[in-house]
Formats: sequence, structure tokens, C-alpha cells
Amino acid sequence: MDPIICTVDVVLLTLQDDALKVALLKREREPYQGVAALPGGYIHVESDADTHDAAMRMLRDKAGIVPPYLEQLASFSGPARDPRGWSISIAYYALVPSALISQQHVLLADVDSTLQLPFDHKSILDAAVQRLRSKSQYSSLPCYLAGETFTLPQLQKVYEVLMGEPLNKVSFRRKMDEMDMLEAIEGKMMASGAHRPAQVYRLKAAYRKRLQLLERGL
Amino acid sequence: MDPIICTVDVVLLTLQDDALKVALLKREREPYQGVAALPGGYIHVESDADTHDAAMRMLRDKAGIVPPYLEQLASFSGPARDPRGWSISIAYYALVPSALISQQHVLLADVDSTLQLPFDHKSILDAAVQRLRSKSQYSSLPCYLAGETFTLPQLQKVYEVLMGEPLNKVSFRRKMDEMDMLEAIEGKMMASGAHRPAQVYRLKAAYRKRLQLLERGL
DNA sequence: CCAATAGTGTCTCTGAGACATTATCCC
DNA sequence: GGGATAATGTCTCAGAGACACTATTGG
Repeated sequence: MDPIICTVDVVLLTLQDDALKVALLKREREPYQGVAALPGGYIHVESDADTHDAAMRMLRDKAGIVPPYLEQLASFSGPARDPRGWSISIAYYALVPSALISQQHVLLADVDSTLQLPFDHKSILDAAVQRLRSKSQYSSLPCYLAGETFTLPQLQKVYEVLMGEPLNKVSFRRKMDEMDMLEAIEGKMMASGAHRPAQVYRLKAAYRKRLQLLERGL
Repeated sequence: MDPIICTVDVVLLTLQDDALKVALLKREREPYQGVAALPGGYIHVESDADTHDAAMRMLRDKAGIVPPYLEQLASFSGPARDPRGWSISIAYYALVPSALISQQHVLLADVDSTLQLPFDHKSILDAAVQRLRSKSQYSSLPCYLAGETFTLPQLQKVYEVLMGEPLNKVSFRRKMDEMDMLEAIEGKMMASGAHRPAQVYRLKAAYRKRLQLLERGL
């Protein structure tokens, strides 16, 4: 029985200029050497505790990033997706604030542009974006794109970019309040022009490693 | 590099006696020969088009079932989950009306009982049940457990078993109406005692292979 | 006619959005 | 003070649940 090629690929997503971007790396080896692709590679049986661990390793080694959020997306398989033979890729997606990304290492591309990617990486990317947008509707997932501290108007903008539509300010604040996962940083305000500064918030410690779900969507 | 053991496992779920059950098979080979486990096996590189195809093959060959619904759940990996070595299992879950299951072939166990299962099959089962219950809140997924035709009271009961709580009859019917995916079978009623018989419905053709999602949960 | 369940009409209350008002900054 | 955005109060309308009532069967 031919061995199956087992790899892990990571869709690293961030927000830049009010748009959702994916981090791509030029491939160091064949196949598709030099082509921009999702960070990925072989599983290391000797050192990886599981595929999640392998995904963390790839982000650390190839992009220098320890993501605040990393979740398994799905696996992609078949004889044709990799020219080397029958393969399985366990795909993950990671969310990071853009401040964590050094653009020396990676290339950021708009997820909605008509990207050409090798293998079935376009399908993987599309699945990741769909998952993120879907979960954004009823969870605190977008907070991982917003950085450690943020104002409510900034967070609302993050949600709006992900959902692709403007949100009602009063309702948005009611929902954030209902989720009860943010804490105001006493006395810390953020000014951005000739107007009232906004209160700065952060995730409560209990929610920094865990999603908060909403009953009825955002 | 040691090859990675690649398998597919399927969580086959059905309703019986108003309870959610999982289909188990006695394992034919080592490891855990003779122990009840999730249907599963090696991927066949020569004949399987992908892991979904492999899952279908296992249900067909081992349980004689062609499921109306089969979805990838997640993959499970690591050095310890299989005594043979570092392994990956791509897990799927399938929904079938209990009428399709011949109990000669399989064993049905209550998913909420404290089952002992080999490998990490208990984790896989738990993940499948959680996914099913979660999706039941806002989709037509439970219809695949109800059989080809059913009455609204029957379908409501299916939803109630999955959600673990009684539902409001008026709201439930409003939602089913709003989803617009059922069609009454003209003149066909189902009587079940000394009372008014219920209208029999089926899924509209367009929804037999595709889920219908709700904006605001059921 | 009675018991039992199917199916529907309608009231109420919660909650989301729209709108308006106040607060607080820089110029 | 004026302009801009932050933050909050409040009105309205839609939708979900509660309740009640009608419909239709077997006994």
C-alpha cells in the first residue's frame, strides 16, 4: 500500500486597512517552488504531539508567530490535490492582530481577490473565510483579530468588516454587554481626532483562551 | 520518516425509542479485536477518491447502509490514540432513519450512556453528538433522522430529543413554514390512535441533499 | 359524547433597530 | 462655540412563546 502524504496547512488571517487578509509564503521547495502558498508542511512524527501542535510549529518556524487563536478547519484529501500522490492535508486557521505579523516574512493578500494558489489552497482558504464569517455572527471570535486592547468602535468595525455590513451601534453594544466578556481599562481612553475619546477595553482573562457564544446571533 | 497510519472512522447516528443512538461494530481484527467500536478502517489509496468516499465505502461494506447525510466532523491525531503508532483518523458523522439499520449487523448504544470505546472513539462520538445538537438548533439537519415521510408532531419530537427540551408547537410550525422546505403529501394522513390524524410531509426535492439554515435559531 | 391529539388564531412580552440626545474631545 | 465622534436613553415594530380554541379521529 502506497503511503499517504500527510501535511498540515494553515490559513493565517488578519485585518489590515479594514480588509481581511491571508498570509502567504513563497514555497521553498518543489512542488510549486517559489509560488506563494499557505504555510504548511509535513507532520513530524518524532516531535509533533498532534496536528494542532504541527500547525503551531509551522506558524512559529515559518512566520515567527504564536497565534492567539488556532482552530482545526477540516481535512482535504484525494489523489489529485498534490502532484506527489494521494495526500491528506489537515487544515487549520489562525487569527492574529496585524501588529503580530512582520511583513518581511509573509505576503498579505486580500481574501476576496481572485487569488491563484497552488494545490487546493484556494478551496482551503475559502472554507476558512466562510467558517470565520459564520462564527463571527454569534461569537466573540473577531476579538482575536482586534489585538489585546481596543475601543468599542474599533471592535464594531472589526465585526462589520467580517460580516460585510454595517451594524447598529446600540444593538452591538447591548450584545457586547450581554456577553459580559469585556472589561474597561479604568481611565484609559483612546483619542483619534477632534472629538470625544473612546474607552479602551480588553477581554476578561477568562475569555482570552475561550470563545463566548451568543444565543441569538449578533 | 515513519509512515502515518491514516484511517477513517464514522459516527453513525440514529433515533430509536426517542433517544439518540450510535451504531457500533465488533472489530474484526487487532487491535481491540472483538471490541465494539465505531465503524472505520484504512483509506484505500487505489480505490477511494477521497476520505468522504472512504467513509461511504465503510458504511456500505460494514453496515450495509447508504446514508442520506454524511459530513466530515474533524480529524484526530497523535502518537498515543492507536497502539500501532502515530495515527490520523478523519472522522465523519452520518445520520440515518432507524428503519435503514439492520440490527443484525450493528449494535445500537445510547450516546448519553457511559460507553467504553477503544482508541479515542469516545471523544469522536462526543464531538459528533455535540456537532449534531448544535446544528439542530438552526438547521434542517434533524430531518435526516426522521425518514422519508413524517408528520409535523413526529418531526417536532425529533427536534425535541436532539435539543433535550420541549418546543413550543406554534413557534416550531412557524419555523418549519418559514424554512419552506416541506411539502404536504396531498390526502395522506397518519392516524395513531383515537384522535385526529396528522398530515404527512416530506422534504421538497431541493432540500433532500442540502441543509436549510435559519437566521435566528429554531 | 368523551378523550386525545392535530392544527390554528391571537395576545403579550422580549428584544433588535431607529432615532434622538447628551458627553467630551480638538480646533 | 463648532464640529466630530463616543456613549446612552427611548420609541417602535417584529418575532417568539403562551394560551385558547377549533378540528377530527376512535371508542
